[in-house]
Amino acid sequence: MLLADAFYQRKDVVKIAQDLLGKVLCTHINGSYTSGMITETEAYAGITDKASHAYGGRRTLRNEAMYGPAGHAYVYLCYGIHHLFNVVTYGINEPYAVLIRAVQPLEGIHTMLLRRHYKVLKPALTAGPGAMSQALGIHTSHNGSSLQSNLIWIEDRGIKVAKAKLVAASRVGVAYAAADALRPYRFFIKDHPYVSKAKGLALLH
DNA sequence: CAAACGATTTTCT
DNA sequence: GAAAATCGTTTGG
Repeated sequence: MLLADAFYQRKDVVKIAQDLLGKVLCTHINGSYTSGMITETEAYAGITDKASHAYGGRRTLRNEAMYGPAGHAYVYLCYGIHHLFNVVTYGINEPYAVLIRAVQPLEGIHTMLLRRHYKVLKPALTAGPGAMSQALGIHTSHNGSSLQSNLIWIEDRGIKVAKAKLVAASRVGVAYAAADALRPYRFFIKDHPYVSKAKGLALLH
């Protein structure tokens, strides 16, 4: 079933990041349907989180979507090449978000292979935030899009991730964030092949 | 207006 | 393992 707005409107973004593991991210873009089970996420916790684009209440044209309603997409370009997809949570003027970092391909695999110029299926197809977005067809033009739309949405298909399989670690690529870089805000499914190779201290489980 | 820099990935050595 | 690719956003002058 489609995840309702209430799922995204909760205040605890860390909990939402954990809950998103095992959910299914679906897109219907340029006439092609693709989907994948979420295997890796990162939480970005509001204006006090130094690693967040909204740290200190910074509000710009780029991150405006983070200040919008929960259950919408925040997509931005990183390193001039990669389109990174986030889910906005909590409430209006509360810039909380969850970065989706990896999925396991489920449907539309042929389309994903074409988009990524791959010939055979391997984990690198969708393991990593930039790679995942490219495979699913997500683009910065989808910034601000509602997740209740028929363009990008997230379903609960009853997949349960066992507690023992849930790993917390530090976030990736946010060394500039000082102490906040060490917070255990990255979550992924233990031993799952479709998880980014990014290094990050495993902090708890 | 100019300059630096990234919530990354790929390729080359 | 190291470095390049690549460009919009942000920041400083």
